[in-house]
Amino acid sequence: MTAADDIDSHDTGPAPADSPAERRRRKIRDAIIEAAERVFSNEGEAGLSIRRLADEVDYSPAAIYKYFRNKDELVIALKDAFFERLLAKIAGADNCDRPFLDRLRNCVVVYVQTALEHPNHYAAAFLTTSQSRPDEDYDGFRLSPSGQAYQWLRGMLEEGMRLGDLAPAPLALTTRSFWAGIHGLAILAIQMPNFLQPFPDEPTYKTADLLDYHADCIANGFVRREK
Amino acid sequence: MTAADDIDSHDTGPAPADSPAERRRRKIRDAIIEAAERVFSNEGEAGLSIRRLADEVDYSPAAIYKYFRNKDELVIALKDAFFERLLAKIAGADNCDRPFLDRLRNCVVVYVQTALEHPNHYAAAFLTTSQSRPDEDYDGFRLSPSGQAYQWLRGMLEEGMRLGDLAPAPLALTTRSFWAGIHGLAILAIQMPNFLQPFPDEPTYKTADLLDYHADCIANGFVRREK
DNA sequence: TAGAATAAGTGAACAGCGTTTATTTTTTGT
DNA sequence: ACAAAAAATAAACGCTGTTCACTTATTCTA
Repeated sequence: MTAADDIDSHDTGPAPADSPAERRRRKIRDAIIEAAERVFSNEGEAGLSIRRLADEVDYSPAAIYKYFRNKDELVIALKDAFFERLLAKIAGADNCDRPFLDRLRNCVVVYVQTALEHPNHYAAAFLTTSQSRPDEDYDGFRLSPSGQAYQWLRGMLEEGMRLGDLAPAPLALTTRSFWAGIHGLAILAIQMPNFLQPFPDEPTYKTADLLDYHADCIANGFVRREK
Repeated sequence: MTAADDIDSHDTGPAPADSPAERRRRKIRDAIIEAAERVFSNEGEAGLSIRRLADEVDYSPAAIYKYFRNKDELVIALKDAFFERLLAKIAGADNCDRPFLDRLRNCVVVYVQTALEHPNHYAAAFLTTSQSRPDEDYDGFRLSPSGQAYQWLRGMLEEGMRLGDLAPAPLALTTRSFWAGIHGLAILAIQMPNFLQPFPDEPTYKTADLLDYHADCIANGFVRREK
């Protein structure tokens, strides 16, 4: 079960535990999400309108509101589902038993790669409207996919310090700074057209080279230096 | 003269070089920009509508279109003007004769600080719609404020390599990676509420501490290490 | 200075948006 | 079969960016 299912299923009245009615309802809800996912992937949030969505699933626009409180909630569902896939992908990429710094670098690359594969999702995940506020709803944040990603990264960096591979520093600072380094490349590549491509007066290079180089530099910045 | 003046003054017919008419026209145009700037600063692009803008400058909505081709062009004007201020601020901060790495770190801090002082401007500057495409219009990009920022950073990093303070590497990669590192913190702090604040289970710290730490780590990642 | 040309400004409309309300249709439970 | 409840809808509200025909004001020329 995805976090999305928890967060946005706003029951209309007391729904029976599991009835044909409820199964049918879920089916329609999933169809809406699937259509939204399709449109969103191709055209982003701008191309995703309630009216169009209703058209694609053969319902009236108003019907959508029986399944989602509003558009924001629907987009959050897409966003959270993606973030969960991202998290799973990174955790999967980290399952090998290589040296810590190799694992760390690999995570950076996988993170950015996944973001680039779903640019609209990734970009939408970081727009202010759809974020929960930690100080007002800290548990909500901690349990959300992005909150879990943060905690996961913090755990990894803590391990690096424990192993002596990373320079000791306050984790609150280190995690934010490291995350910023990763996020920066992903979001810049997504939101700035041709950021990835070399300019006419620059020698060519492969995107993978930039990812590797960036992962190197970031990791380097946090590495413990023996005197 | 700002780049904004060049880019978006779409003359309606052959305007005389400098007549009372043209001066009056510029005045109105500036009033529009000023009102837009005011609304935009406080409420971002979402709060800035043509109708509201027209209301604030006591014109009809259609009148705005005599001065700007469309809303995008107006926002680009705001964006470019901001980016120019940002660039000037960084260049100013770099005018001291301290060691290279100190200067570099200082630039990072000033960059992020300025972004945080004008969050709506900075965030808007990196939305896909308003960016020119380097490969289709490279000169346009190179002369644009963001293009100049890129070239400025590249020049600075090149200097660092020449001085032997930074590890030699392809400038195309280094500049992108470094920029991503800076941009990441700025945009994350802006777009993710309470990213800057420590979470309830984390020890407190000052924002300035995070900026300094981040600048340290980024610079560290590119530093040349003597064996 | 009168009249034509040009620019500035406007009201009304178009097509789209998210969302709500009252109403109708369908399904469920008795 | 009938009443209660849920699902679905048509129509509207208020908002958006933008365009077009039209009027008003200014500028230039004869």
